[in-house]
Amino acid sequence: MNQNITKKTKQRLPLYLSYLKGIKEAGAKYASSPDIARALNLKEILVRKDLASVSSVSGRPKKGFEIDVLLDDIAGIMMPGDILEAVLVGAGNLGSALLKNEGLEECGVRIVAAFDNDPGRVGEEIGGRMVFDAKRLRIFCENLKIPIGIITVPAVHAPLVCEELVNAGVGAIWNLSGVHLEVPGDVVLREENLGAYLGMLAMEYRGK
Amino acid sequence: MNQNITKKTKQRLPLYLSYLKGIKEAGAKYASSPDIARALNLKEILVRKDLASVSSVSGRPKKGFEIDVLLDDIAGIMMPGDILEAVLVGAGNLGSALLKNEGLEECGVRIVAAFDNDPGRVGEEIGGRMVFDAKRLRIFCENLKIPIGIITVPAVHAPLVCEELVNAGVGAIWNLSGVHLEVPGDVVLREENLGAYLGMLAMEYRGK
DNA sequence: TAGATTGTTAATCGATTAACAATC
DNA sequence: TAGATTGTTAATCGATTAACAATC
Repeated sequence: MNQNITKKTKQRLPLYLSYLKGIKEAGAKYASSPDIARALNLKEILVRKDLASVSSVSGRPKKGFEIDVLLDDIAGIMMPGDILEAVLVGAGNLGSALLKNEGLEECGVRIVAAFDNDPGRVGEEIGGRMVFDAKRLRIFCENLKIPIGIITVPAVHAPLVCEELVNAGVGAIWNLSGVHLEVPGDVVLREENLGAYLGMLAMEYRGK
Repeated sequence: MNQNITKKTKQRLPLYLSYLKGIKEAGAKYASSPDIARALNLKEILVRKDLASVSSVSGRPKKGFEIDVLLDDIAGIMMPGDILEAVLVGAGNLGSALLKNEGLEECGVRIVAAFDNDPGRVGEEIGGRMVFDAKRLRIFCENLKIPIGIITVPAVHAPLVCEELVNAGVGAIWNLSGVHLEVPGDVVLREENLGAYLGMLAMEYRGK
């Protein structure tokens, strides 16, 4: 049934994943579209469509989908095989939160080292990863051919860090500094502006 | 020009706001759709449409929109006067990062207090806000009629905190715990799954 | 003027929803 | 069988993109 999984469907995958894991732990074997829809506040037909595009196996009328298979299919789409290595720059509160967040690895990325320019932080271990002097960032990335850089430094420092990462050959950058960065066309950039996200929630609330 | 501002447009407003404030500080007077689009990674025509529906004044061909006017218009739509008050639950690394992030207030939301169940944190002051005992969360929200709750506790505790917030009458919840939450239909919920976002970046990188 | 940017109308695209026959 | 749930095809809806004349 697989094929053309839309972006929106992909975005709902984590929802399905966490729900399915939950009810599996509770002992369930099958999940039907109406069940899932009810639990997740989605329309039944939407879930049906999503599952049809995601599942490798047809659902069974009257019962629904086998949870184990569905979980495998979803996980397979969310992370294809190998894990990508990443460095994190900026071991402050936000950086530390990510280093300690075990959920990240489930998505196919592993942070292998952190960097900071604060001597007080260098040498520390956070979430099992060492914090190195930011001066060594470039050499480190070059030598280990790190593909992903995560920027959690304060806004003022972000552009410089970004440049450093690009020069070190990193191919994808996740920018959480809240400031907009520019990168060469061949570098993938994803920016999260947490303030803006909170603002969006507020807008939605006000619109009700 | 103002009329039907679509939901999606409204959701992008915080993006525009933060960008415009940034370049205003840098001394800019006008902003054009192509400029904004480039900086925010949006299509130029999309921005043009958004601004046309948002701006009270026509843009000037060749120059663009006067930033001050645009900021006023956007702010006017985003916050009809008041700032929404929020409580933050979970004063760990992620929570602390938000409390210290001054960018949040620009989006029409003010965090007025933090809560935590760790006695070591209770009584501390982070980013100018007090950390209260989580036991007092409900009373606090009820008394002050707090409209927004921010969840930055570990995944395991999130559902309970969510329930508590809903019971306390909070109308909108920003969930950064990484676990999916369920709320009554009249409560607005926005969930950021940072792991999933990083995963999306990885997917995009892999696809290149 | 020439060129960049605007606003508007129409076309396209993608996602959601509806309808319905097929299946266990 | 009767009823619930499936997969698929078509209709609807909303948002984005394209095209282009108007403007400074």
